[in-house]
Amino acid sequence: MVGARRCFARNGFHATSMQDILKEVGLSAGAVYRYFSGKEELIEAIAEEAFSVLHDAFDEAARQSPPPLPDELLGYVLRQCFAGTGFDTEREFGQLVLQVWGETTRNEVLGAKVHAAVTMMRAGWTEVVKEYQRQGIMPDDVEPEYAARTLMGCAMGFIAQQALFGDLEIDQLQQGLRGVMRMQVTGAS
Amino acid sequence: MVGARRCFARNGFHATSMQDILKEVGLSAGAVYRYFSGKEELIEAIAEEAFSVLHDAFDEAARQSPPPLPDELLGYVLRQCFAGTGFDTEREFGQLVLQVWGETTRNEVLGAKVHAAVTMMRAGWTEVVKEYQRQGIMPDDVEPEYAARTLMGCAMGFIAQQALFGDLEIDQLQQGLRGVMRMQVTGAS
DNA sequence: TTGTCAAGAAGGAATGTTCGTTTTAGTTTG
DNA sequence: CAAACTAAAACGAACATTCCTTCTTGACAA
Repeated sequence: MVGARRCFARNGFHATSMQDILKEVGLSAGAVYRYFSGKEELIEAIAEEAFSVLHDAFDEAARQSPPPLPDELLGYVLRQCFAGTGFDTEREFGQLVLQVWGETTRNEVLGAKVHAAVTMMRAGWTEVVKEYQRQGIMPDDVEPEYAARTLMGCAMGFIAQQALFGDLEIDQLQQGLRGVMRMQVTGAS
Repeated sequence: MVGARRCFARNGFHATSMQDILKEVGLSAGAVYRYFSGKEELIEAIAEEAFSVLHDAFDEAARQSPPPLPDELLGYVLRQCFAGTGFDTEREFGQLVLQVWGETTRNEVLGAKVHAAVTMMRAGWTEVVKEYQRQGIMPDDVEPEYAARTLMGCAMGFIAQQALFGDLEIDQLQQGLRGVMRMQVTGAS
């Protein structure tokens, strides 16, 4: 399973052959097909595992009370993701997530699950933003859901950058985000 | 070419067969192979086209003087991307970009190009942040490159969300980002 | 202790299919 | 006439999957 993950992260779901995986995990075809009915099932299993790491991290972060400021919140999410479950590197996790997002277009079953999960995640983060507003930290004229999507997008963008380069530290995102949060803009732009 | 793009966006590079493309574009094998030596070349051509839309948008946005505030900057980038070159929908563009990012791991040639391009883009955006600091809009104790990466990540995250759901408006990101920019935080968190 | 046996696990060659690509000969189009 | 294209067949390679064999294990009886 961990070997299949490595293969998929490296080469993508559909450019990875079963033989690639068999070689990586050092098993024969018969052994693998005892546990998975086929490649599609293996893909779904690994995609759902990776996505649930994402899901749990976002959900758990939003449940903190009182909610930490955005920089802490994103730092928490990302650290949780990468600490998740035994990925070799942070980059590998990002690469796999990228594959999962791509697969979402193709696989309707996976797509429905991701859609439902993200809707839930978004609701949690929207509540966080509302709490910011209650505390007077975030201006009231901002639609909470939009701010929530923006913050989630920020985290997603970090994961994408991590996948592409692997040379990005969470502290750097936090510092950058703090900079944006503390900008001296009065009205809007 | 536009047909191949549609196929790749829908099913990914490697789950799309040549036959799929031939059917979509209504050409025979002989016609396509007159212009592309093979599938790999077709993939690279379309990947580079999609990525160059991204690249041009980011670069052009950073060259504006004086630089607009982040919300305007990101709005400009994303509108430029989606207006780019004849994609059917904004979502289709996002899906293709996701595929390109995923392919970057696999294809070293493409990976090197993307890496070089992003390094350039990052430099331009870092200059924008330095200009913010010169104008006293952005606090000085923030490493400009980190803030640049954060903003770029925010745009990348929007594209990813667009690919996954297609139900996101650029104005919403802008409003959300404005909210983050105007948060009432004094020190840090 | 030793031998037996059943069942689960893994091996690995074989299978049929699909894929990317090439080739051929004929057809349209400017 | 020439360039571009079609249609269809054919190719080997690569692929996912199957099927039968072999190995391992643990319970149990002699």
